[in-house]
Formats: sequence, structure tokens, C-alpha cells
Amino acid sequence: MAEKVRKPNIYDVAKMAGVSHQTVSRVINNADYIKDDTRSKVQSAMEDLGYVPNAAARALVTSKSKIIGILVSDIVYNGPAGMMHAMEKEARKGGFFAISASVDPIESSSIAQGIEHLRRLGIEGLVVITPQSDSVQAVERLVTDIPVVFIDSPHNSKELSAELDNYSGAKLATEHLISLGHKEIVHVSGPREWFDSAPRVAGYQDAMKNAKLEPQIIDGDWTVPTGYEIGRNIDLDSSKVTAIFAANDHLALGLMRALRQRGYAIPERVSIIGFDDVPEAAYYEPPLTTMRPDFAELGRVAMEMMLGHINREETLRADTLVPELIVREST
Amino acid sequence: MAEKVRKPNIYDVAKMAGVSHQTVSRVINNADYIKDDTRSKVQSAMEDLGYVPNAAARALVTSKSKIIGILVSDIVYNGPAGMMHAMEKEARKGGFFAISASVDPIESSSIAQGIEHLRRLGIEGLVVITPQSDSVQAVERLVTDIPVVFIDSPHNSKELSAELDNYSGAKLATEHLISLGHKEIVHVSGPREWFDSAPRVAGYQDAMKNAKLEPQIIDGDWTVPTGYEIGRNIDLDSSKVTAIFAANDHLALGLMRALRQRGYAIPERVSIIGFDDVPEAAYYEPPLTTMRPDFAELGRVAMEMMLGHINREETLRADTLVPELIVREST
DNA sequence: TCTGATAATGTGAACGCTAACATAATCGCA
DNA sequence: TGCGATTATGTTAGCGTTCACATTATCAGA
Repeated sequence: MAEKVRKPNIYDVAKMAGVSHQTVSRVINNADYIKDDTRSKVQSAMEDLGYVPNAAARALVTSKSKIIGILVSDIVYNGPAGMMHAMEKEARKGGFFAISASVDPIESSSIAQGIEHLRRLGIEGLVVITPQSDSVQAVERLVTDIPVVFIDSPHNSKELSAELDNYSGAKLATEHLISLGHKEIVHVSGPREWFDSAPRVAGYQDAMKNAKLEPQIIDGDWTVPTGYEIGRNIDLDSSKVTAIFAANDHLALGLMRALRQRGYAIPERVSIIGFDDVPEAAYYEPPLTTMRPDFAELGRVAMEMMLGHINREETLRADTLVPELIVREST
Repeated sequence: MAEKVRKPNIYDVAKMAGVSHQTVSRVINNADYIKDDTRSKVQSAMEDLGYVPNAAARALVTSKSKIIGILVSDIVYNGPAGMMHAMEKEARKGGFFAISASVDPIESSSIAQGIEHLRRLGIEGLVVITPQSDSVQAVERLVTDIPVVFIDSPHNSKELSAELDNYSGAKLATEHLISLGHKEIVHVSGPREWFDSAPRVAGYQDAMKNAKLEPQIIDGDWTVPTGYEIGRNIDLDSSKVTAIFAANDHLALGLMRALRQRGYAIPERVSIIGFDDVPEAAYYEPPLTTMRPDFAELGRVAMEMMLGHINREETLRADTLVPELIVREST
């Protein structure tokens, strides 16, 4: 430590620019009624000194931290990464900081700790990314004094939320298969406990019903082995099934492998469509037709909603994003 | 707004517990010399009031924000997600907050903005995750007053760093093939510009040299199509090549697809080993033998290093993590 | 030239906490 | 019983901002 170089504060800037500290403050917050002349004097003083406003002092006096907390489930599932980037960027655009805390969504104590942690920083809002409905309730119980936006969580009309339109996505996927002429279309669903599953099932059912086709559902989960298992056992010889809508890409991958092993050509004999568009889906064999959710946009919208709410602008309370159909070679 | 309920501060707690505010402060920071009796009185008062310490006030007076900034390239490549979780958890364990800013590593103005943004919060340290050597230099130029830890960046002995031991990983991968009896082993490399490529090439070469075998290198990049392309063209009939070490899993995937199409059985005719263990690698056809880097551990170590440095403990200045060999069915 | 509005700047206090110092209680031992 | 060391608690000031309120400059119009 050569010498303790104190960081410059507004008084240092004020002295250098020959004005009062309050005028410096005004320049920083670009208030009205400042002569262009003084403004530029102050600005160049700031530049010269390498002045950086002290967020802590500002937060203390305004009791506004300009920090949004993000509570994110540490189950690394597809999507969140791009979502986080998008949220952070959107927050920064609005002059806010975004800070995340990972929690184990199963343990509600972990959620409480995460929230406590964020609260210490004085977050002005909380974005919650979790696929677990229990944790939604835990958050609602614990956080009542600041706005909360739920991303992709079980719907609750009282709260702000941004979510994937699983229903429409599933419907579009099914309609895609129908438009290709398929009549017997099976849906391999996600696990019942996950709230993403139900709307996907519903979307599938409605699309089938609209086309006067008979829905056929096989219960699955989200994993490749399950898809494989189902693929080993599904009856394609005596049935006329020509297409399968898998609730996610991993199921689709397992299915495709099993079906190919059994000698069924994809898409000639069976068409397969997935859901999620995981990065590898384009490289599956064959490249998988699937529904792509725009996670980044989802995050951006959620943060926009949050900032709008904090700034008390007119904003929508919930938004829903329809995934995009990505047609590749499996259909 | 029903009524402006001011958040309780240290004085409120003090009054309720019948002590001075400073004693409350002592309890919060668990200083020495507090009677158990008063400590518990204070604690229950805090509980009753729902007191949460104000980080801004503390940061202001101590000029320590307890915040570590993370500058992360927004190229969503494999790994960072788990790494971020690990870093955040490790930071929290040490009483710190972790806040990230995404930047476009190509644009140095974006880097400057990201740093500026983080600096406003008064970060005490900066962790940089970027695969671009230009950005390392940019960061070094811009940040001189706080400790910086580079993750997985081009090596620089002057700085703190945590990185993947690409060299040893590649060596292990090659040795695995050699131990299986392969003599003619080809390495499909990553792009020359990426600093991960060179050590992987070197590790491969050294392993071959040690076994008195002849290195054969084909230049590639990181993509599936390139792997496919190479797989289409590689000469396996007149040559005696029986194994390929691909610089990453995507190359391996492309290679495997092309080779299978050409009728070469994997692993019977050719063994393939990848690098990265992307989540899907276990589901490739066949499931891919590959080197798994422990990204979470990498993040944890980096943060540990950072906190150790800030707390002025004895710590190592650089650490290197050897990827683990994951044997599946492609070798 | 004066007047009252408006524009432009200045002054003190307060935000909630910890550092530094001051003081009071307690205890062992001569 | 008293006295220095230790333990336990209290008091005051200040961190760097913004807020609320002065105060001073400027300018148009009578």
C-alpha cells in the first residue's frame, strides 16, 4: 500500500469545479436549471478526478438501492443462462443492478436464506425463476413489501408474471403434425407434478379435438432414458401411429434412438417433434423439429415489467410468450 | 400506500432491547465481550421487529461493499451457468454478494461499460470470465485498484487465475486411447485463435511422443458441421487410424455422425473421445467418452481465491483444474 | 430603474451504520 | 478493602449522498 488514495467524492469535484457539492449532485442526476457552462465545468472535473458516484451513500439517503434481486433455482435447466444475461442487460438499461441468489427450490429454508441475503442489500424488487409451485408460495409468504415478478411459475393472477405459453406452443406443435397429414398422433407428456406439463397436454388435446382426432397420451418425465424406454415399448406395428409429440427434446431424443434401433425410419415412418430447442437439437439424428421458447425475451420482459412497476408506469401485469416452431428433419 | 412503515433500524432495536445502538451493532457483527443475556435480548428484539441490517449504510461507513463483480462474456457457451451458481454460493458463504454484468467480449466499449457499471456499486473485487485475450488486456488496463481473478483466460502470471488444465485433460484423453491399444490416433483441434486449443494440442502431442507414436493433427473449430465435414473426408481405408481425439464434444458429434454414415462402426472400427462433457454427450450415438471439466468447482475456486485475497489470507495465486475422464461407449 | 417572477446555486441536516474513544461494571488478588 | 486489569456498554462523529429549504443571479416588463 503506497498511500491510501481516498476515492474522490462530490466535495472534491465541487472544489475543483468551483461550485457547491449540491450543484455537482444536480449534474449527476441531471436536474433542471443548470447553466451549460457550469455543467460542463463539473463534468470535466468529474472526468479529471475519475469520480464515480458512491452507490451506498445514495442508497442510504434515498432508501433506493437500484438493485433487483433474482432468485433462481439452481437446477441448471435449459434457458436460464440466456435469460439471466437478458435480465441483467435490461436492468442496466434502466439504471438498475441485477443480483442473483441461487436456491435449492426443494428446501424452503434455502429460499428463505436466499431472500434474506438479497434483502440485506435492500433490493427494490424480486424476480423469481423457479419451476416449483411450493417455492412460489414460500416467496409469497416471505416477501410482501416489494414487488415480485414470477417467471415461468405456476400462474397466479394476483402477482406479476412472465411465462412461456406452453399451451399455445403445444398446440402449434400438434397442429404442425396435423398439417403434415398425420392422424394418429401420440403425446408423451412431462411429469404430472411439473406445471409445464399440464398446459402442454391441454394444448395437444385441444389441437387434436379441433381436428376431430383422438388424443393418445403416454405419461413420461423429462429424461432421455424414459423417452428411450417408451420408444422401446410403443406399439407401432398394430397401431397406425405416425407421429409423436414429445413434451421436451430429451424425451424426443430417447424416443428417436429407440425407434431407429427398432428399424423405424424418422421421419418416413414416424415423425417426431420436441419442445425446448436445446442447443444440441439441431444435431440430433435426425435434426429435431421442435418448439423454441425465447428465454432471453422472457427474461427481458420480466425485467421490463419489474422496472415499469417500480417506476409506477402503466404496465401489463402478466405476459406470455409463444414458442416458435423450428422445423428440421424429424417431421 | 396505507402508511409509510419505516424499516426498523439499529436504534429501534436498541430501544426495544434497552441497550445502546452500538451494542446492537456489536451483536450484529458478533464482537467480543457481550453478555449472553444482552445478546439474546438484542437478538429477540431484532427478530420481533424483523430487523434487517442496511447494507448501504454499512458499506458507506466501512467503505466495503461486500460485493464481488463478475464480468461474464455473453457468449453462452457451455459451463458458465453452473459456474455462476457455484460462485454466488461461495461468495454468500463468505458473507459477500456476487453481481454479474454481461459484456460482449468483442467490443471493448462494452467491457468498459460493464466495469463502470459494477464499479458504481463499489465492488471489492472482479472475476472475469472470458475466452478472449483482448478482453483480458482491456480489463487489466481498466481495473487496477481492486483484485481481479481471471477464469479460464489466457494465462498471465501476474494475475490471480483459475483455469482448466487443458493440457493435462488432452493428455489424459490421449493416454486413454493409447491404453486401449490404439496406435494411430488423430487429433481434430479447435481453432488456433482460441487459447484453449493450443494446450489441448500440446497435451495430445506429448502423450503421443511419450508413447513413441506419431501425432497427426487436423485443424478444426468448435462446431458440429466442421466435425461432420472432417468425418466425411478423413481417410480411414488406406490409413490405419483407429481412434480420434476431438478437441470438443461438438466436433466429436459431427465426426461420429459422418463416420457412421460412411459405415464405420464406433467404437469397433474407430474410437472417438471428446472434450467438455456437454449435457447431451451421454445421449449421443453412441454415448460419448469425453473429458469432463468441473465448471462449478472452477467457479468455486475462483471465488475462494478472491475472498482469500480480499481477506488477506494466505492463498494460492493460481489454480488449475484437471478434467475428469468419463468413459462411455465411444471408445 | 425598480419589481416580481423564474433560473441557478448554496447551506445544513439526515439517512443507518461502524470506528474510535470514553466510561461503567466486574473480578482477582495483594 | 482497594486497585489495576479485564469485561461490558455508552457517546460522538463521520462515511457520501440527496432532500428541503435558503439565497442569489438574471431577466422581462412596467
